Amino acid sequence: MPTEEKPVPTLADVAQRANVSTATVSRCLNSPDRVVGETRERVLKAVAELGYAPNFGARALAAKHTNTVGAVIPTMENAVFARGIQAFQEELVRHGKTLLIASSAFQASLEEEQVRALVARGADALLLIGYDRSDKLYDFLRQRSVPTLVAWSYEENQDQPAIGFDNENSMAELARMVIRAGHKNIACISAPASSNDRARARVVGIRRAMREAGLNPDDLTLIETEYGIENGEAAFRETMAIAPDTTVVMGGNDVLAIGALRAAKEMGLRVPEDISITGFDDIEIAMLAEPALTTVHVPHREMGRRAAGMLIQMLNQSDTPESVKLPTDIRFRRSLGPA
Amino acid sequence: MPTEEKPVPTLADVAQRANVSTATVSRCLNSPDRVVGETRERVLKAVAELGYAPNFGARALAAKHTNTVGAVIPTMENAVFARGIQAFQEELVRHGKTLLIASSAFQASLEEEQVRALVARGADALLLIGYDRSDKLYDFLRQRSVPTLVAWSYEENQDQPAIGFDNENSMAELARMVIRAGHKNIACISAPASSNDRARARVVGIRRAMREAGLNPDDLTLIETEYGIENGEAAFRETMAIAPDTTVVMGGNDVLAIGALRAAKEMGLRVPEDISITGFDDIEIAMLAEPALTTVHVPHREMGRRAAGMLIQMLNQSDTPESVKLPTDIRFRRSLGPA
DNA sequence: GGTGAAAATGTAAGCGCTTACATATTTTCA
DNA sequence: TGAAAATATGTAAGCGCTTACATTTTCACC
Repeated sequence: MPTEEKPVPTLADVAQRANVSTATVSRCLNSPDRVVGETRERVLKAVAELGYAPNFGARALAAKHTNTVGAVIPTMENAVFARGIQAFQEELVRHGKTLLIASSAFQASLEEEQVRALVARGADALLLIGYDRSDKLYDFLRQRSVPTLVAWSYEENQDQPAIGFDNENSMAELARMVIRAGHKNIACISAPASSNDRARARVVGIRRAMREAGLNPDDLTLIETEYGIENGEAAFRETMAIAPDTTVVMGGNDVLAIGALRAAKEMGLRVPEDISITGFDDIEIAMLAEPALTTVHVPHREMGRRAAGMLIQMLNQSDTPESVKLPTDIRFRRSLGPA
Repeated sequence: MPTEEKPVPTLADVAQRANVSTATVSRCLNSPDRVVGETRERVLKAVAELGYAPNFGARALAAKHTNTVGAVIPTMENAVFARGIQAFQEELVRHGKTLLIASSAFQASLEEEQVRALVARGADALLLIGYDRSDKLYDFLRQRSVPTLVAWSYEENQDQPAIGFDNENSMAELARMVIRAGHKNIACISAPASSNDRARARVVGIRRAMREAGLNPDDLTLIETEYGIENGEAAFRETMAIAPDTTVVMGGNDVLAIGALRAAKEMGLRVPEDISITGFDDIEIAMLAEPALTTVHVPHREMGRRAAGMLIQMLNQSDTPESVKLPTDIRFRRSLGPA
């Protein structure tokens, strides 16, 4: 709660100084073309001389919107989100909006809390990650009529507008490639699937590819663990303990895969000669790893940028845009070899 | 601008339903102990039944603060900032504040614009990176009495409160170690120094260590380039073209160093046998690189967390806290070898 | 039971802006 | 040249909340 030093000038001060009404000043600021050149200059001059800047609360109260967009993401420490959100924010400022941000640490209850907090803080619209959340929360958003866009996920037949990619198919595609390379004993290290539709879909994708290839999907060795390189390492060790015959470990994301890669090396396993490893996301470390990681490339920046555009459209036209499915592609690198 | 479906309930609606005055409802929400148990329950019941949530603009207007803190960082794609800001945000929510975020892409003019935008959006306080900015902007902040904290930098004799580390000394320390390893032909790939006091200080640190060791600081081969692995690669090639005798390349940050590392490998140079490389920041890829990168470890998370605490203190007590200098330490890894 | 202080609640005045509507001014065109 | 139309500006009513101050209720104590 800042303590005022000098009285901050108000609209009325500007009006008085420029010898016009407050309405004219307001118009000068919000729709300059509605006031004639000479007057406008006089007002703008007064604004500059006084160092006037509109009071946010007053403006929000009167105009019923804040020009602020909120986003709740699991964590910015995940490069995937950092990158997408960065692009999202850049596009937002281009349209005069600012970004209010909160993180859920992958916890549904925290996410709900944050969503409510952002709405209470006047977010005009919201970007949320994935579809998974309670109907109650969706109802709340609808009741407060806050346009909401789901990102990072795309599924047919969902009624939430979304921008994302097809996690299941992308992973199935990669799994097909893995199977084609001769692998039969497949393991997957996944992020916790509960309240994470992306993680879930990726596992489903692997299983589908297995079934298609005549393998038993139930034979998939599945370990769930939280995001983090160390967790990937531990999960890899566990995998090899449970299923020593494993010839390929598919990471649910690059970070987990990199962890697996490290653990493999520490255990004296050669990649890909002794064991293959794949990731998902194609963040920077995927290419930097030794050997470089075969992974699914996802256009995070583009998604962020376009998400901003869609949200702004929802705000302006207040119509629901078509969901968009962004293409992904597989980056084949050294970490995947023949069985 | 959301279009209302049903009229959103207001304080007055709650008051009427609970049969109390609006003042009482307001007190129930903001200082519950000022209203007696029975009344409070009645009010809270009405709040729940109506699904009432306070209007942000009205509250901000009347209370003269928004419980919102702003941060302007260069980019979230830099893991260093992503990590610090994540911790910053987490600590903020613990205190009931939300984070408004903007990015400057390392451009002073853009930063200024964003600072003004955040203030206009009602940020009660601001987190800014480094000291470098115009007096005009500092004046603006002072005039609007927005508490401002500088992060990622710490320098003696600055009057801005800050939390950060001593970039110059940390880098000097690393340079001493480099020199002790026998290196005399030193190159540095730095981020652009203009309007980046951290980059500048790091270079100064190297030069100081050189002087201390009887080397001519002017012999330092210095290349400036923007943040990015590719840029680090290009800069490394340039370095080796300009100064083929170079035995160690000190990166101004890990990302640039990793780029150098890649370029070295591509050029068939062995690290550290043919050339040594060091970084700064100790982000994840530093340890993952092959060979692992010798670098300066910086407690980004702690900085973010404590920055939030300091800002909140400034908001509450409206006193200026002592600046804090966080310790850094050197992580010696394989990328640095004898000359 | 009466008293005064403390506690609980109510009254109502803004906070600084936007905007519908009213009014004044300029432009257009027969 | 004058009336209608278009354009520019002014007036003033809120927007929904907080809070200083006023009023009422409670309660400890004699």
